[in-house]
Formats: sequence, structure tokens, C-alpha cells
Amino acid sequence: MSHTVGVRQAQKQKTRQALLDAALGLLEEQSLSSLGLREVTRMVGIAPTAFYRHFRDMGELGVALVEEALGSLHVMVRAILAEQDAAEERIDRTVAVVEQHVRQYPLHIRFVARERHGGVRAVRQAIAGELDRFAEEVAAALKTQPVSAGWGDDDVRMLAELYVDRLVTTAAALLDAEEDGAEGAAERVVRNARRQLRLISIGRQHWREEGGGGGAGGGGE
Amino acid sequence: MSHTVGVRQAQKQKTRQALLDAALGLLEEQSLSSLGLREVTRMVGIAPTAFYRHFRDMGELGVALVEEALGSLHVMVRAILAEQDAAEERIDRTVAVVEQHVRQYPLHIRFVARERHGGVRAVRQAIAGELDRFAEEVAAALKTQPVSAGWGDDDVRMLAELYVDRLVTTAAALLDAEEDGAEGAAERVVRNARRQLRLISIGRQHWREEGGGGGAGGGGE
DNA sequence: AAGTTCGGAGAACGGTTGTTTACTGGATGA
DNA sequence: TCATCCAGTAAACAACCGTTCTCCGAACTT
Repeated sequence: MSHTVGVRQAQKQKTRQALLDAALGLLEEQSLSSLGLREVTRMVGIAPTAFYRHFRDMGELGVALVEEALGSLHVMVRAILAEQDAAEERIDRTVAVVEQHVRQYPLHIRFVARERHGGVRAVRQAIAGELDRFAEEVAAALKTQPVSAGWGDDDVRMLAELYVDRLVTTAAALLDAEEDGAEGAAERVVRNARRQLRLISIGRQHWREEGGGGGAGGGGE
Repeated sequence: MSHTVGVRQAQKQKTRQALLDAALGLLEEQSLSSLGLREVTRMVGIAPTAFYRHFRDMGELGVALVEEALGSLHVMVRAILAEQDAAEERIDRTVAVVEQHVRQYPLHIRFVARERHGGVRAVRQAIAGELDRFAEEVAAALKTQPVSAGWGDDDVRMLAELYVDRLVTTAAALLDAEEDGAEGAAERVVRNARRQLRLISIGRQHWREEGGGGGAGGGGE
């Protein structure tokens, strides 16, 4: 036994991962569209031409990075959604998880924040698609909560997108705050994030009174 | 009369503006850190070396672009804040103004969205600083509104940042939606933005009931 | 009218880029 | 054991990059 995958493929995936890691590191202070193929291979310690054994071009590597980065984030979101706490505690937990995730995978966060609107189309689309799936998942979870009784699907979806967007934005802001040196900056971001989520939560609880109550069903078209 | 500025300086600022325009155009499908000096001068029709007569490097040009892009946005924000409508109408107006601005200065929006977390530190900081000034201005305006009675300065500031962030995000999303081809995508973004602002507005109206009333003051220090 | 300033041109530099082509040597499967 | 596969190598390619240095000529100053 024990040669389930083969020495060959194992080694290949190892250098492939090395390429991804090296690229991610270099992307801390660059954007993908300015990252050179040679730069990455040089850091890994292989010949430039070996790059093509793994990716057609840097864009393809970028898409692979998206999957890796959003993959870990996906776990994080699931963990949050699984909680069944009251609103207030859930907010604290959510922010805490974001905080921890930023400290654990800072390069992933930076990459996603940077390339979400970056210069490589394929990567933008990959991120957008992944975040869209997040929103859908969040929407499904929100729907099961009693607060969402009587909500239209569009409204739930709107709220989910607001949440997802806030998560990403908060993570990016937290990362910026941590590296810019100011002492209390990170804590200020965290407190702000909590308050913003709380405000959204309050808006959510009173939504049907005036927002969705009267005009939602018989709206435009 | 009529030679108030001098032919010399006028011509200089003219090619300087040409450099900015050309760069902005090229940045529609690139990010700043991958934009070459020669690329820009080539498009303007001047020698590469002439670039240095106007900017030390691309980063400096980027900062100039930030001022230009956020300058027009500043006018927009002021216009919104000047309104005295009721909450509902104000939301519609706000979104409409954002919509119009995106159609009028799409390249500015794209640039800000892309370089806000981009690979050039000086540009990021310039954008962050400008958005910070926006938030402060919005906060000052919010404070004068009756709804904000009894709010702490921190809470007002938090709300202001939430609004500013939403404006930028909405503008970027709208731009993406418009160019990605889907017919109803742009309208969907607009409707979503309106609903999100409405939800925030509702949360704002009920904030003091549970958010700032009981436990806020007794928190940290 | 003479002298100075300065935006822009031109050539040249060392260096880096992406990509192609041909080749090597160890893991792989018959 | 032997033929095959294939990740990685090495060299060479033309193209482009940012930057320096020298010079020009028209706009300015006096």
C-alpha cells in the first residue's frame, strides 16, 4: 500500500503549492497583473519554463488562488451560520471569527480584497462567483430564522449580500489597521464592525413595519 | 490682458492632463502597478522622457488621479447632503445621483474601486485619506438631523462610514453590472442599493431603543 | 535685443519579461 | 527489464521596460 497517489503526482502538487505560496507572498505588495511569471519561479527555485507545467499563465494561477483563499473563508462562514445564539451574541461571535481569520490568513484576505476589483478579468469573475455562492448560502440560513418570517426572497437576498459585503470589507479594514501601525486602530475597526452589524440587525427586526409590509407584494412589476 | 497664466504653463498643464487622461483610460483594464510609463507617453504622443517633467513616477501620477477622481465624487456627496427631503425621498435621490455619476465618470469609479486596495501604497493612502474626509463630512451632516438626537459621536461616525462605504461599493457594483452585459443587472443593483439604504435608515431610527440606550455607555472606558 | 528657462526629443544603457525549442533523467506501467 | 511518460532544465529569442544624459527651440525675463 501507501503509494495511493504516486511519488510523481505528489511531487508535482508539492511544487504547484510552492508556486501558489510564493505568488501569494509576492502579492502582499503587488497586484496580480504586475506579478511576473519569472518572479514566482525564481522564488520557488525552479526554472521559468517549469511554470507552464502547472498553469497556462498568471491568470490561471490567480483563479487557483481564489479557490484556495475563498475555500478557507467558506469554512469560516459556515461556522458562523451554524451558530444558534441570540442576535447580540451572534454578532460578537461573527466579528471574533473574522478577527481570527484575518490573523490566521492575512495574505488570503489581502489577495481577495485587492483582486476583487483588480486588473485580471478571470480572477474578478472567480471572486464574484464565489462571493455570490456565499451570499446564497447566507440567504438560505437567514431564511430559516424566525425574524425572516414574511420576508420576500429578494429582501432576504439583499440582506445576505449586505452581510457578506460587510464581512469582506471588515476583514480588509482590519488588515489595513493592523499593518498601518497605529495601536488602537484594529480595536476601533472591530468595535465599528460590531456596531454596524448591530444597526443592520435592528433594521432587520423592524423591516416589515414599513419596508416590506405595505408595498413589497404589490410593488412595481 | 489675457495672458494671465502664460502660454508655457498652459501647454504644460495641457499635456499633464493628457497624461492623466491617457493613464485613466489604460487603467480601465489594468491596475496601476502594472501600468508602464512608456505605455502612457506612447498614447499621449510624447517621448517617454517627457514624463518626468510632470511626475516623478507612476505612483505620483496615481495620487494626482485620486485627487481628480475623488474631487468629482466630493461634489456629488455635497449635493446629496444638501438635500432636506424625508428619508424615503432622500434615499431615492442618493441612489439616483450615484447612478448618474457612474454613467458620467465610469473610469473614475473603476479607478477608485480598483486602487483602493491596489498595489501602490501611496495611492491607497491617498484614497483612504480622501474617503476619511468624506466620512467626516457626512458625519457632520448626519449630526444636524433630528434623528441623531442623543447619539454619541462614535455612533454617528460609524454610521457615516457605513454610508460612504455603501456609496463606493454600490457605484462599483453598478459599474460591473453595466459592463457585464446582462440587461436587468444594473437595475437590480439599484433596487438592492435602495433597499439596503432603507434598512440602514430603519436601523438608525430604532438605534437608541436598544443599541445606544442601555449598555452603550457602560462599556469599555 | 540678448540671455535664461524649461518642456520635450532622441539615443543609448543594462536589465527583465514571456515564450519557444530541444533535451535530461527519474518515476511509471507493461 | 525495457519502453514510455513527463516534471523540470538550459539556452536563446525578440520585445519591452525605467532611467540617464545630451541637446534643441520656443516661450519667458530683463
